[in-house]
Amino acid sequence: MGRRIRQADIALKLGISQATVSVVLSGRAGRDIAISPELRDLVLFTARDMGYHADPVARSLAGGRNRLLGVFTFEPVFPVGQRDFFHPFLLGIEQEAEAQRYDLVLFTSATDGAGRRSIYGSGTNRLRLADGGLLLGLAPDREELARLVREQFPFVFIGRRDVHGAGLSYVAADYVGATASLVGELIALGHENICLVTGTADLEPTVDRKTGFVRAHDLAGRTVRPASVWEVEPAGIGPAELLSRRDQGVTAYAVEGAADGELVGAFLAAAAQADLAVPDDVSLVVLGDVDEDGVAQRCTRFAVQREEMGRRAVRLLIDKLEAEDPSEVSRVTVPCVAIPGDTVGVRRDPRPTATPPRARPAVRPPRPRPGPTDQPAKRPSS
Amino acid sequence: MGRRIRQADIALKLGISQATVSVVLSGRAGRDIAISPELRDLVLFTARDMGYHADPVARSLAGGRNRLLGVFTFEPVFPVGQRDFFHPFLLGIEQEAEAQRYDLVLFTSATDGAGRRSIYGSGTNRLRLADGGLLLGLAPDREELARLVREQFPFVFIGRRDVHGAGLSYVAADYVGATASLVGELIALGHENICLVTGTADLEPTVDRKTGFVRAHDLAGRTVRPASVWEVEPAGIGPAELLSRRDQGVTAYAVEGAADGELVGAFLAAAAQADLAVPDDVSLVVLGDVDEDGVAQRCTRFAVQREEMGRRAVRLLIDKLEAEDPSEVSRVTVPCVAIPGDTVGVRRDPRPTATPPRARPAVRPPRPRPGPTDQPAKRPSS
DNA sequence: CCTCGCAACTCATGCGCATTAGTAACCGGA
DNA sequence: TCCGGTTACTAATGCGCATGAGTTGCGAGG
Repeated sequence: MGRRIRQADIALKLGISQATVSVVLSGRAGRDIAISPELRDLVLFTARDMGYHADPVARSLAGGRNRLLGVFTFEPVFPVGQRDFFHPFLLGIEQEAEAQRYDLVLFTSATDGAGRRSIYGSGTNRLRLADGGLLLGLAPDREELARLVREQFPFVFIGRRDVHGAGLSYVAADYVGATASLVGELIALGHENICLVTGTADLEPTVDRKTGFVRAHDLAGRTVRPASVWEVEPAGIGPAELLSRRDQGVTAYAVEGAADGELVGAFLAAAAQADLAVPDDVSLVVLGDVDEDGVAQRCTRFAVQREEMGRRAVRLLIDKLEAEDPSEVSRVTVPCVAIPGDTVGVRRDPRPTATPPRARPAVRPPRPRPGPTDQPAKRPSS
Repeated sequence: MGRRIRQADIALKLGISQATVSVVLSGRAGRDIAISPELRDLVLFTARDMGYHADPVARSLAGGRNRLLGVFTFEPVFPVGQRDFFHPFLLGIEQEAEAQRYDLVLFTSATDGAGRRSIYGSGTNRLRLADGGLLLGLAPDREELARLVREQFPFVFIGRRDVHGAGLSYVAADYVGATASLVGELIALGHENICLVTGTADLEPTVDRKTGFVRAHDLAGRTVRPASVWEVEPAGIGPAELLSRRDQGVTAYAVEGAADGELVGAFLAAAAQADLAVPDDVSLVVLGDVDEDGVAQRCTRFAVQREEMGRRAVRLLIDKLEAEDPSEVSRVTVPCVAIPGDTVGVRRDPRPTATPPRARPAVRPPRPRPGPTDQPAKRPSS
């Protein structure tokens, strides 16, 4: 009594071999391997009768599948706290997993010292407990990703991430296309001198925005001057900088947006201080997502379809698991959706510096937030 | 190329046996089994050098440990919506797990048809992927729990749950003591006819409140009349019922409280309609927890220390894992904390029915909620 | 009557690790 | 010289399952 029941127990009871039990229980009976329907049913019945439940560990080790997808986040999400940036991804993942009748396994790890989470942290790759993995989070150790690929572990990264020399499968938002589209709109409205404001990190999302920025100009037969790209920390955006750019002819800005809208907040604050009205004096498009109650509510912008990305990632992973060659690289790009706002207008030449300030209300940061300098570290944009 | 590295690979490279590698890597070298320090260091170095990482699956199958605790919730937690009832438990669990340098694995399962989640749902007990399990949630299939016990899987349930014939380990809130204490307060204030209002379900938390109610009376040398226990659905609490009880001499109520305060809300609404002021006409204690912005803000009540319970559960489980006999039953009771309110007063005899309504403000439900009839299904009280 | 072919199963092996019962080598004491 | 006792390591086995290569029995075709 007390021990759990194995296939061997069933086999013994029926006087057949463990292999037969395995074949029947894994549903290969009749199709792949011939088993008489009577025996098949008998085994099935006996298994149920004896209360058999497969051991997922043994199944994994023997190369079988458990219909289990591992989810690993490089950012803290466990236990899934308040709705944060990653929450919609998880929602989408769960939806699709449930639809596909896969179960999920969410991993936590004690952050390894400096608050970073690592897959291999504790000496073992726990992801292997699942059939495949879904990874997300901002700045994972790329070496870990590369190693996962090398070890042929089937996984999909959510968010574009290129790892040198490793064919990484991912689901990414189309930042390039969305940026090109918004910037194209500005160009169509007559803006000739547009400034791209991005963070200073060299992550893919930022690179993508630059690429889209250039593409929009290419399409319009323009060229981008180096001065048009402003890589800056939020604290570096002040009224003086904006006025100086105004004097150099800048009539529109495309500002990188992330979950917290740091850059956007800083920009709006600076514009208000410089008494530059949006969109009358400068037009503004925000390249990316914004928190629901965030700073850039009224901005013309685009949103990342996070739930959809989660769903697509699950499908991609399952396809991979069911493919002959799970090491094949697969990538999906999910379009962003445009969100209309009221921060874009036709180009209007700058007023001379001397003109007295008008009272026409500009878009301002909703609440007087703490200065940009107080802001915490960067937030993800996927 | 590309294959992951096994102990055998290290052994081969060093010209030693896999067993030696295993012994060294599991830290038994020198202590349990003699290995020369030089070889030990060499193995350690080579393992790191070759990028060895243990396979948790193989380790489990061979009976080893992975420092992994499984968490399974019978209610939907993944992804957790807004901060819900179970969130604090998870927080506590995570804290303690991190402190003990254990990792967590959170399982989701596609709800099996009727929205119920089940451990054995998908034909395999996925919990086995971890070294042990923490289970929580309202109304699990008791048979599943019993089976887990039978199969000697080490786990701890959070919340008291007795399963017939199975020695279940759990961490529970002391509903009995907390109830006895609050009701004892009422008695001390002169109340002689106190009514216990509970839900109709026969779950342990409800039973515990009844027990505590009786105990308080015992301690005071009183006996509880059957009429003093009112098992009722929220919809069944109306002004007429309260007035009738008032006429029978009831001067105080002890109402079972759960996360959503359904019963409490219904009671307060009915009291307001019946023009019974709290605490002037009737005293009220709430037996249990209340949502932060819930209905019973000002009520005299007690709270369950959910985070603490989570922490204790982790410790209990780890103890169990490290014990010789993991099948030993272990139980912990965590006291509740009293929360003062303004709904309790000394006994005052009821006014005659004919007295005109006064304007003295009673405690009322903060917002005019939808009638109790519209409320969704019951919510957990652990 | 002797194959051939197919249906119905079984044998044997391995997944990567932990563990128990060894064995071989060496050393000191009598 | 022989022996008991260490020290340092290895052989072998099993965990529970999946899987590919058999093996057996039997009816049909030549």
